[in-house]
Amino acid sequence: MVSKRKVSSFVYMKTIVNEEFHGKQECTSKTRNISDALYVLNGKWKLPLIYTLRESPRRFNEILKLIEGITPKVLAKELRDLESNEFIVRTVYPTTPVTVIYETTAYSDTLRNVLYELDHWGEQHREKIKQSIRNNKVVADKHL
Amino acid sequence: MVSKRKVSSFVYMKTIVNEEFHGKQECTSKTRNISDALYVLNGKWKLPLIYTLRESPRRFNEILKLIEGITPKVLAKELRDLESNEFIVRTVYPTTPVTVIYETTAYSDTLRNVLYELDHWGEQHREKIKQSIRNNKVVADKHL
DNA sequence: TATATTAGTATCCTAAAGGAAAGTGGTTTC
DNA sequence: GAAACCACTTTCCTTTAGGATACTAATATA
Repeated sequence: MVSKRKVSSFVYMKTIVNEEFHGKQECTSKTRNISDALYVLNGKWKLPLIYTLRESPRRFNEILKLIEGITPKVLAKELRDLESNEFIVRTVYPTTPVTVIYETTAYSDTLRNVLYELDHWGEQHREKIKQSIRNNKVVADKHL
Repeated sequence: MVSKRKVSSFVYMKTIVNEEFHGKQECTSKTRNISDALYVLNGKWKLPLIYTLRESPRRFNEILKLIEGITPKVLAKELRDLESNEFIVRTVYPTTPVTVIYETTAYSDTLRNVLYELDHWGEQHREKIKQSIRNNKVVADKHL
C-alpha cells in the first residue's frame, strides 16, 4: 500500500574517514564535535526543514509554500539529503494524485535542543540588529 | 480546508490536523528565527572559530594550527566576518614581530547554549555513525 | 476536450565557498 | 648577508550552493 524510498544509509563522516585529519590531536578535539555536526546540518535549508517537519508531517507542495523562498529543485535535493541521513522518512500513498508525506524520525528528536537554542538565539539576534539599525549602525541582515 | 480527493482516512486526518493546529503564518515565523541565525553563523568555520576563541584569546598563526584544515586566506576572511558581526575583537600589539590577538566579545557569550548543544549533538552523532559502520550499515560514499 | 493537481525533473546559470601555493613587509637573530 | 618569524595578501582554480524557469506523467474533474 505505501512505499518507501530505498536509501543507502548514512553518509560517511569526513572526520571518521579522514582519521589522519582529526585523529588523536588534542588541540582540534574540542572543535571536532561542532565540525561534525555542521557537516550534516550545514546549509540554508536543512535545519529550518527539520524544524517544520518536526511540528508536523507534511507533503511536498505544502513544504514548498511553508518554507519561504525554496524552489522545488532545492527542496527535493534537501529532502533526499535529510532522508539519507535518517532525519526524515518519505512515504508514498497511492492516491490520485499521489500523496507523499515527509515526517521526521526519532533521530530528529535528538536535535530538539539544538533547534530550540538556535530559534531562541535567532530571535534575540534579530532584536539586536533592529536596535543597531535604530542607532544608525549598518549591519547586514536578512529580514530588514 | 477539506480535500475532495479520494485519500485514505489516515492522510485525510493528518491534513485536517495540520490545518487546524499548525497554521502557515505561525510556522513560517518560527523557522524565521532559525534562518536568521543561520544567516550569520552558516559555513564550515564560523562556529568552530567562535568556540575556540571563547576558550581563550588567540593569535593568527595559533588559530591556524588549532583549526585543522583552514588556510590563511580563509581564516583571514572568516575573522573579518566575525569581527564585522561583533563576535570577536582584533587587537594589534606593536611588538616585533607584531602580535595580533583575537578574542570573543560579550555577544559571543550569547551563543554559549547553541555551541554547547551543537558540541553535545555532534559527539553523539559521531557515536551513532561509528556504530553504523561497525554494523556494516554504511554504503560507500564520495568522501572515501 | 481542456484544465487542474500531484510530486517532482531538466536545463541552464550565477555567486559564493573553499583551497593550493606563493609572496609581502618589517624586524630580529645567526 | 641570509634566514626566520608573524600576519597576513595575492593569484588562480575547483566545487558546491542555490536559483529561475520550464517541463513531465498520471489521473480526475468541468
